[in-house]
Amino acid sequence: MDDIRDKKPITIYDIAEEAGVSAATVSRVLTKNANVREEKRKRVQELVDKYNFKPNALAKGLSDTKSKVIGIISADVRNPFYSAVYVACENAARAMGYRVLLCNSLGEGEREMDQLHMLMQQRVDAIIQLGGLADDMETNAEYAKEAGSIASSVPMVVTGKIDGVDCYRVTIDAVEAATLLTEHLIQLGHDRIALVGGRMNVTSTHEKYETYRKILDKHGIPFREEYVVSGGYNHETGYTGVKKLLGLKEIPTAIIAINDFSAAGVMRGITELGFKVPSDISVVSYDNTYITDLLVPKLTSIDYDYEKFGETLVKTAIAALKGEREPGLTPITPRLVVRESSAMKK
Amino acid sequence: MDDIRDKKPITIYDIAEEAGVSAATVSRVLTKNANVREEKRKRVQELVDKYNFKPNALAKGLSDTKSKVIGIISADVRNPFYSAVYVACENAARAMGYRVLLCNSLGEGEREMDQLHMLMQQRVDAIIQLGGLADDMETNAEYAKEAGSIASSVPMVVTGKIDGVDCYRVTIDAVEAATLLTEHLIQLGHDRIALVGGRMNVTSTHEKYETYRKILDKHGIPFREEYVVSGGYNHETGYTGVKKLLGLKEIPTAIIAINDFSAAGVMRGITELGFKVPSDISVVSYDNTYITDLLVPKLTSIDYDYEKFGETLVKTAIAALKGEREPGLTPITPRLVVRESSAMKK
DNA sequence: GTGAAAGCGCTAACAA
DNA sequence: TTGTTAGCGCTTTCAC
Repeated sequence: MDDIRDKKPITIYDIAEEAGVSAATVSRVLTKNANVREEKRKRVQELVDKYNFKPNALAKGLSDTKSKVIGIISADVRNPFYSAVYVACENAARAMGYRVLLCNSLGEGEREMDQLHMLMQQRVDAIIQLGGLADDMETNAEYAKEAGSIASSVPMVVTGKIDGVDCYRVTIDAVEAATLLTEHLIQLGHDRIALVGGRMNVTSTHEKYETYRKILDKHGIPFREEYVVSGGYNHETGYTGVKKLLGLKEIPTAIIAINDFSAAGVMRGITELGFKVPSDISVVSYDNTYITDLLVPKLTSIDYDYEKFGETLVKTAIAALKGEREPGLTPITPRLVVRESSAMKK
Repeated sequence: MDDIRDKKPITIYDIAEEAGVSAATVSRVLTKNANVREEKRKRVQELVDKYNFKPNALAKGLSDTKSKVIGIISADVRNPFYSAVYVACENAARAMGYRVLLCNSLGEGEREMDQLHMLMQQRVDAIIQLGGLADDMETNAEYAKEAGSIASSVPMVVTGKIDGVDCYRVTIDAVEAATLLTEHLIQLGHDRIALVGGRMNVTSTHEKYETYRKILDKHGIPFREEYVVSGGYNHETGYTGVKKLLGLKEIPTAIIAINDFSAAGVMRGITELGFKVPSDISVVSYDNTYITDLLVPKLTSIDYDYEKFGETLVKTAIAALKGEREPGLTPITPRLVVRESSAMKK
């Protein structure tokens, strides 16, 4: 077809010249926020279409100091929880005329701060941070300092919290989530309920554990230290965790996994040891990713309405950058989705 | 901490003034491509560190017409295949001093072209397209036109092909992949091998099917029309597909699913109908995503070395934008990972 | 080695 | 309504 590269892109001046108007006029028809005589407008528009002209977003951003890009830092999009939130954000942003620049911190704090800087450098209009350092119970001091300084020049929306920094927070109601799951199992007659996975220094995990204790208490069910096996958030965690639980003299009849991944590990462990889900042991978890559908039996899990979650994040970011909203907390309400992995205690 | 927003970012001029040098000099120490008297260099560097100064990437991009951003269009990062490739790309890009702008086309051709334009508008230095329209056997004419015009001004790397456009291609060797799987099963003694999932108008799928026939042929195994159930690429596809297969008078003893998702559906179907994997029926698939580990039994699958895949994509893009490489095909060699879901025919 | 000045492509304030 | 002009923040000749 064409020969390779280097056809340098057409500019607003080229259009202006050919249309016999000034660059400003072209800009006016492009941005639509000023009146232009219909005749000229039409002439310009035709050239724009003819050349399929796309104004240079860098120049535009430089000029009006708005990039129309929202930076997103996610812990890891390979995790279906984050990818679901991310795609929802992208969709919402797109609908509101924004683009999205994604970075994955992959669990490295240093990298995360690095990326905050890169996003600043790219002059994103706002930053949304999914998980990562803002998930910690006690905010890393260095991070708090960085984030504080960044949040003072560009709105920052996090799914967790940053101690000492008054930023925008869109956070899943972990207490409600844990309540739903624990009550669900208790209503099914379970009173030997175990917890698998998650790190206690992560706020949401901690809240889930606390809530679990509280709910047990409320129902007069004794809390057993040995029924709590923390760890990570992956398949392996669930697998090793359940092996430990099933080695107890009195094994649990229901297990709450910290997410769908660890639930998969839990289910594998149960199967390997010759038990059945849910007839012998019920398994439930948080996040309601597509993994719930892949497992046999299908997994009962906690959903967050990802579309809405993403939309809330983006709307908060955009309202913030327009100065229309004060920093503060917007909760995301979870919902229980019952599938095949939880059943009445025999 | 600070009060909200609007602390307008520090510029190269602020640094210059405070250091008592010209902006040009600051630029020189920042870019390192000119000599500056050590004394001044040090003075400037100190200010840069003190203020944690980050040069405006938009201005830089405008000025030298290089954004150092690579645009990536993926079909859907929620699919673990794409997210794995994406993250690998991001890592590789980062290592080479580039950032990455992600878009998801979510299977909509129109949206995909839209995103091509947005990326142009953002003046990305190159575009990597994962899946999507470039996967089709017969390139959509409108897309070919768009892509051709875009590829003439910015290097475009695709994982498929675009008829009539001589672009950069980094493509999985589907023939080899299908060969590995089919031979694997035949070596395990299977001769009733079925295929589930995938659309025939997708190049890689088509190649896999063709190769399957060829390999059967080579081993003198008759091809049976009824053993091929095409469809989509998800869990449902596998589930409905296997139900059909297991309704045949002579059921297959091995099934090749088009990806891990559909394999999950296949395995569910097999389980529900009272058969066992792999003792009754072997199941294998393509992509080797983490899903292979979640299923019971763990899935035998085809891996692509995602790190290398991503790196190849990015290196190709960067070599291309530097004019160091001609358009052409770079194959990605697949590898068989045997797990628990495939076994000798009884 | 270093500063002045032009330019990257666009927007917006100001005149006309 | 429209053109002129002055930036936005950085890089890069071009002189000195």
